[in-house]
Amino acid sequence: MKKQIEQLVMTALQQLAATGVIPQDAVSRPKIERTRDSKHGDFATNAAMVLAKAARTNPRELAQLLLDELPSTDLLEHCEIAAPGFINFTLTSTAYHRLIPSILSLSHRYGRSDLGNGKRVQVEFVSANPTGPLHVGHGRGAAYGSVVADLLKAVGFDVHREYYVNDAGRQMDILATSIWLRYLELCDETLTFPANGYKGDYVWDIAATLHRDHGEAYQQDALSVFEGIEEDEPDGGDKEAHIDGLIERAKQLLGDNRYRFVFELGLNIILDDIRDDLSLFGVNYDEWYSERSLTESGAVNQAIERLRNNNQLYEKAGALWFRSTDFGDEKDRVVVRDNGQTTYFASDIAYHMDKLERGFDRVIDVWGADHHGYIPRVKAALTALGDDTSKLDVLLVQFAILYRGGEKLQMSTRSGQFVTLRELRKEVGADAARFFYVMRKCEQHMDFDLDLAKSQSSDNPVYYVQYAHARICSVFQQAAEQKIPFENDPSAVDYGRLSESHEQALLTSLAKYPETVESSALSEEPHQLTHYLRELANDFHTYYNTHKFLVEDSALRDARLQLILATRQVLRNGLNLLGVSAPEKM
RNA sequence: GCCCUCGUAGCUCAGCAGGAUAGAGCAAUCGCCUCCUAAGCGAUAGGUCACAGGUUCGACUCCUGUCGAGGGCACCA
Repeated sequence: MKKQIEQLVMTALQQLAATGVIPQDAVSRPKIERTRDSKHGDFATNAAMVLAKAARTNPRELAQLLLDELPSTDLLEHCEIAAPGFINFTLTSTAYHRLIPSILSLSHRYGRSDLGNGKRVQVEFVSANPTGPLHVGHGRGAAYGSVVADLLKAVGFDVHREYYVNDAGRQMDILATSIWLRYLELCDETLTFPANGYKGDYVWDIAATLHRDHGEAYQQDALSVFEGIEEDEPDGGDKEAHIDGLIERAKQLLGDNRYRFVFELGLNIILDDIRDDLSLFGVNYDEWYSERSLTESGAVNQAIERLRNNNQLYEKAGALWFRSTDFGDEKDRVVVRDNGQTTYFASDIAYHMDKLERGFDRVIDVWGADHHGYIPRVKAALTALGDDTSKLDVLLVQFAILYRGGEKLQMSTRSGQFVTLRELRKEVGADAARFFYVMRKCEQHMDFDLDLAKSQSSDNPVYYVQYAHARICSVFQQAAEQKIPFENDPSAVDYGRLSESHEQALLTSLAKYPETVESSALSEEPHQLTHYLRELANDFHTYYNTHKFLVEDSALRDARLQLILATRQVLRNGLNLLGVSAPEKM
């Protein structure tokens, strides 16, 4: 509907430009807004106010000229000029009545568009290190990323979802070593577990698997493992050096093959768990991209060579540095360490280079807010390589701060003290968790009150919206049970019977759906959709409480039933975009 | 110290590229089920949009500064 008004105003503007009232270059897509107050009609535009200066006239006069050029249409009941120069448009009731059969025939396609024109967009999200199960902090990125991807797809983009698997690097070595040490304990070795090791129960589980399947084949004397290793932190040593020493010792005592086996075992078990977890959360990927594959394919070295050829690298203190300060970063960054290992940053350069080379028109990274310092250096690298950084958008998701019993919870994968996404899902359900996560702007710090989310009370708006859907289903259930007939063809119904203000309110909300989806998608703000659905559900509940649908008057009954069928369709479409189910019964 | 994000009702948050009297939900008070699911609806009350300047026809929205909250500033990933 908004689109249609926009077209009309655009035509009028072009007319004005053609007759020289306003300069040709002042013509642009007019801003059409929903009015806040129904006294001002359905839509309003400030076009006359914006263009008054260029036209060397006052806004009200220009508004009148614009109205004179407006093409005739049966959409508009009337148009009027208000206060400082707004033009208010009031739609005809037939414009609204046409909406119902239109929604019902479009069905699940209502709200979708081809705005994106099939442009290829990659959305990378979650990408948590496979060193432990996902926790509730990752949940927000998962819900947000997948909904953004769905929204973009709904408005016509060709979306590719990707998870970047950090399957190389020191953190993974720490995990492998942690598993091995727990395994040694299962072999009845006595040892003090390193302060910096992964202490979660899942490490015991993986160790137990190793022990069950391979007996003592990986056993070593604990004394020989710890002999000569630097002291751990509480004992006056350095915990980082301690764990690094243990990693080296593990590699040395187990040998390449056996070490690799433990490493892979941990990686695969955890990655499977993450995959399973996300899939049960309704989050699926087109691709799981391995960091290690970048090293193995030579892509990392290639990226470094490209930087070297562009004269962006220099050596200092045995390490190879990238001049990121030349491109706005705070300081230069190491790409190859003095021990010859490439850094995580080097992989990331290669990864982003690869993303752009794969031909995406747009690349979206959804990162935790703690990575924000990382953006300038990635963009710096891409600029240095001569790539187009405007194709890259980084969306930062703030952490969810967890509360339980009014108290803040601290989380750390390392210490094993965390609430997993799996636990959250089991306690509050995937529907509530997803809706809850996506209800807030991503850059907004979020308080996630576990007790509240678990309470399953009406505080949680997901139930409110789902309930509206279930209620509509129930009405048709009743109609069937009581054998109440109704017209099945939406275009054969007289919508002139819908004269109640509640019905008009509902129709207006239904008309807003495509605008909401478009706006949510283009601004990457799923919360707009959750707020919309809440309002739509509210319109329905109000209507439900005031008027009966299964009335004696069959023409009125038909009109009302088609209206709530259309409402059900929109509720379904919206919930579906959020990855939340639309139950028929509650 | 520098850099991000945020600061709107008692609490949790909206406010759509600045636009017409600041909006919801919880919580509070008061009403509504012989009637399609009360996981619902209605009503009342509650705000100097952190503070101070600036930009203009007009600022919660843009700019600057101050104060406050969270996060980030590794040869970690």
